[in-house]
Amino acid sequence: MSQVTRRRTGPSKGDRREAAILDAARALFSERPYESVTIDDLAGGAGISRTSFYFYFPTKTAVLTALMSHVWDELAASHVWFDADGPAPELLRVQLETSATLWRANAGILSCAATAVATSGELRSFIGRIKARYDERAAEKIRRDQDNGTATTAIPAHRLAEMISAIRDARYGQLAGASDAELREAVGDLAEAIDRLVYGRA
Amino acid sequence: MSQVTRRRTGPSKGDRREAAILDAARALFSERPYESVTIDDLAGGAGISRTSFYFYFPTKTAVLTALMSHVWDELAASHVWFDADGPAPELLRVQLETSATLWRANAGILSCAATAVATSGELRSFIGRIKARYDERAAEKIRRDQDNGTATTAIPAHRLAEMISAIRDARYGQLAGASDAELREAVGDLAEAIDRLVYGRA
DNA sequence: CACAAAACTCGACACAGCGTCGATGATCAC
DNA sequence: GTGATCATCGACGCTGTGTCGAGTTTTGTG
Repeated sequence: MSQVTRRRTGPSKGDRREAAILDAARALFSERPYESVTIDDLAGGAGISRTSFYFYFPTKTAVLTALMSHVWDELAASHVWFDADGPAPELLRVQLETSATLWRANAGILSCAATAVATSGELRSFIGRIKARYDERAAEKIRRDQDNGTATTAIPAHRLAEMISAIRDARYGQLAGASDAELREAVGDLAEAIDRLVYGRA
Repeated sequence: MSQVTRRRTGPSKGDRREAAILDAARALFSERPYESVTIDDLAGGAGISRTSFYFYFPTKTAVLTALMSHVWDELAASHVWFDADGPAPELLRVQLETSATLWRANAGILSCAATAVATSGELRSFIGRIKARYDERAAEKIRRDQDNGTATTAIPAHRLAEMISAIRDARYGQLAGASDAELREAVGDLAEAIDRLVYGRA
């Protein structure tokens, strides 16, 4: 009990500022297009001057990268279908539904990231790694099912995984502000497309 | 014969300058990332000062839009499959092959355009219209085949058309500097994917 | 071929956003 | 309380964009 009375240090001022910048970024990137948000806006939103921003982050994209990394962690937890064998339609639906919900909740950040990869090599390689890891997990699942004979496709597993990613990105990219019904519709379309691509006609 | 000796006026100086800007742009956009090309580069490449550039085009993206419009005209001529009924695998292959070749030949411009839509509303809406028209043609073909019973998909035709576009963009986006073999591979993968999505297992 | 209108050119200017530097103020550890 | 580290900010310089207006060149027409 010797330490009980001692006030815990808690997060330092700097930590709180950094969090404030991230909060401001989350808000701004959610409601405005990426390029229209300046470093000045970010700093202002966190209650510091533009120059002070540089004490915490080297660039605007570094902030976005931090945000993306958090979103990705959440997303990565939803990949239950990848661990199953065969079509596993219920698990596929679950995976698609949770990821779609996450996508919708973070639509602003994700679309800013899609924009910013064009300009920032740092973010591009970060997202490249994320996607590669995702595609690799999907490809492994497909390869497994090709081996056990459930998957009927002649397309190489990694190409097919890329295709599925492309469809998902395109469809989920329209999810900003979508209703639950629209979300379920997107999930249904995606589930059918994946089933057809990997396992052939139902 | 009265006019024979009279020198034809030909394109005015301004027309030639405009063409020179477009030529310079084609070259620069083909070998450098979009944002790294400045208006100064474009003007310099056409042999005029930066300010004179503005006499011909209001923005950098206006030049890219002009370039894209030309590429699109070529691309639009390759859509033979859309006019056929049923799977028509040979026509599908022809369409995919010509469009893949065109894509590879204009890879620089197309990837610059993909970059620039993020920043330019003008280009975004131009490309939006282009894509919408393409998707509409694809959707009509799918709808026709749903009506005549060859297409088995339950996915709404326009959604399916969007998916096909997404796959095509993703796959052809890797085609810069690809060999003929790689190109054929891409076409094969795409053909199978489309066949599976629309008509079910072969 | 003269000459006015139009087509075209460019230097000077103003501006937005980024990034650096160094001087200064706040905080913490002992 | 004091030295070291943490944090803040104003001043500065840079790059790229876009406008203005004063010039020059080209072109059609009499």
